[in-house]
Amino acid sequence: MIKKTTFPLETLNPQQLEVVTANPGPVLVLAGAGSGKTRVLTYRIAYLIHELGVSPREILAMTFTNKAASEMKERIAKITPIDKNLWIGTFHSIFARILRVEAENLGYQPDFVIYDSDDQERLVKSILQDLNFAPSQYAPKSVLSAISRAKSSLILPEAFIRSTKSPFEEVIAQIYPEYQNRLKTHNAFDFDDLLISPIFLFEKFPDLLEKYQSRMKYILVDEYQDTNRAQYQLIYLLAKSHKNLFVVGDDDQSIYRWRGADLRNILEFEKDFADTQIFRLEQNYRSTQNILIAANSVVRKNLGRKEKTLWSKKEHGEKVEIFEVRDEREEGATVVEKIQEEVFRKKRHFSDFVVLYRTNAQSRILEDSLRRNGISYVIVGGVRFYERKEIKDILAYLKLIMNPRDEVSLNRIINFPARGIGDVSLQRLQNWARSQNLDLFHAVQKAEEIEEIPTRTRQSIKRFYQIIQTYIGLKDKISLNELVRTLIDETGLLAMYKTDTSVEGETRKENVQEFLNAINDYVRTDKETSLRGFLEEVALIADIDNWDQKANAVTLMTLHCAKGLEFPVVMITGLEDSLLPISRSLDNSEDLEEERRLFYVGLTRAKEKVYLFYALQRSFMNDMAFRLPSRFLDDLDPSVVNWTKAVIREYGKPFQRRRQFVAEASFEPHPDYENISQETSPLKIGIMIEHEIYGRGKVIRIEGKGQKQKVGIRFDSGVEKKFMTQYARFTII
DNA sequence: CGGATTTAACTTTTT
DNA sequence: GTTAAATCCG
Repeated sequence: MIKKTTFPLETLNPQQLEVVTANPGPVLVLAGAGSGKTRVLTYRIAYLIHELGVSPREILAMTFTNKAASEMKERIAKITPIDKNLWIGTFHSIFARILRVEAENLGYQPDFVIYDSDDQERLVKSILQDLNFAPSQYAPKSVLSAISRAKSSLILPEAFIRSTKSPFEEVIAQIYPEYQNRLKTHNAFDFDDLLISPIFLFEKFPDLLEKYQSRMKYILVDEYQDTNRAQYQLIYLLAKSHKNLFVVGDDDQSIYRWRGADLRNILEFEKDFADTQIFRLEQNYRSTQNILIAANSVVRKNLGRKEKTLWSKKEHGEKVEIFEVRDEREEGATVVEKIQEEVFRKKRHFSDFVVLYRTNAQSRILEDSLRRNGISYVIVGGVRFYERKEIKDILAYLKLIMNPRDEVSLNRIINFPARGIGDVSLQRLQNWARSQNLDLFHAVQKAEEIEEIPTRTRQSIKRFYQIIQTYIGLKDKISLNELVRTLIDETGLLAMYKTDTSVEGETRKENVQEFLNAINDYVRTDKETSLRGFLEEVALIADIDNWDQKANAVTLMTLHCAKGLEFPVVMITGLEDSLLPISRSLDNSEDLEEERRLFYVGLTRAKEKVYLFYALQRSFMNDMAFRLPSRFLDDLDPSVVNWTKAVIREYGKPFQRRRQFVAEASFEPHPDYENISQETSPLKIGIMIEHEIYGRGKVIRIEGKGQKQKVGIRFDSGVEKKFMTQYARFTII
């Protein structure tokens, strides 16, 4: 049965070889950053097939991004002929596919839609409204995250209701069950459902569990430290009969606790699976000594971790450079400067660089700097393409056509483009539907019977219904291409974008065009070209999945996004307290440790060189505020760090421009710092002023700072005006 | 009552 | 800088 080795096992180091050739059964691999995690996984799969004679169709490998999955496929293809039956994908896509097949067992129809966070929020909003909660008091976002946390921890509505501890949770306890009800009546799953519904399915139908257990006899999991309880339970159910479970993870790189990732999954693995073989991979092949020393010195400060030491045979390399800059503008300029230096001196390519940040909002100013200096860049993340409004509008039509029970999509588009169905009519329509015990789409169908709605509006609703109904009939008859093209024409969307000549209108048009191209690509490259397949792909795609490192461009992304990647040069920006670590983590030691791990993940992406940046002041939400350097910087081993401080200005004088380059790099003048320092402004909300023209008035609003400060005043005459403080002609009285 | 225009609020990280 | 909500206007 044992065949001769047909793939190069000898390229593995002894520890890796031990892991790859471990006996089947439960295996836990604790793999440090850069220790060859993906390599071990791919070789393990090849080993199973070639040495142990396992059929590829009995192997299931799960990753966190589609990109990681396709990369793994690619790498397996290099060492062994790839087999179509080999099942590699993300947790979400794999179980979405299983749910398509088994939906009816759970009371869903196979044409279910997948709600993204925007859809979820709309659903929560409408529930808040119907249950008479003020959306101002209960932010849909926080309601949603509470529900999501419960779901990913496998706490069902009934259990949640029994365990409420705060008034807020009491409210959630009312919303959560209704949220689940509506998902089901809308024939929709949210992201969490894609993981927990299969658990219910398997618990309810043991024969189905057996079916999938025998289909998935060898299960491999990547990034195991980021699995949540639901994912663990899924893996556990599927693997408990054969116990051929091979997981790879690193507790130091766990950065998704906020999404329900639970380190207990690593710590309790041995308990749930007896005779677990545990391996450690501690040799790093990626980074220089100095980078590793820096990274280790940071993560060592965490208390809740398994002790381990990464080591490397590489040379020491250059030191980690820290730059103190004046503000985010100078940060951008310095990033550009350092990139140009590296390109010039070391003959690097733009694609050698990644610029990392904690929040997506930080990217814009960096983009500006790069663009002005003619450096091409690609940005990963931020507002995802398929989440743009104009794209989501078209998708909502498509989702409704596939699944008319999707009321979130229906509500979104029934009056978009505007067709004379306003809020009031829509509310009446909804009330009528409820009184008749109909779902919204059927109410739309029968809108002519609703007397409370004006005839004109009834006609509009009818026309809307006819459009949707037409395309429901067409969806299996014409190609996806034709369907979408005629749809945006007939609905008036196309005409609307065509006549919009504003700047935003232009980018909308471009995005719609790009969307049409994406459909072309999909129809051309995928074997399955159904509406259903397309919508599913779109729902589960991540921005990183489309990222191509080969392009000659600097990459910009969040620290979270960078997990699993590597670059010759890594630049981490915004290393300031309350940004990294983020302010919300400061009063919670567990959150703070996660922030530190995030920094660690960033550092360990680097092969050769790390640049770190922090600003003395940074504007945030229209507010300029002074900043303290990140406390994590003090954790760095000083022997591997070069720290360059900004020139300290004298009190009352404007900052010296630190480098000529900065002045050239920015088109806009820097704010006048002298003004800011004097501006413990006498203007306060509520004080009275006298204006040269308008007379006496009261300050009712102050926005911004420095030269950009605006002040809102309500005059005794009753009129309200807004002025730029610096130009306004009034005196305080 | 619906549409258009103005105003306000919002930014942690993502499948 | 973006988008939903509030307000105004026909």
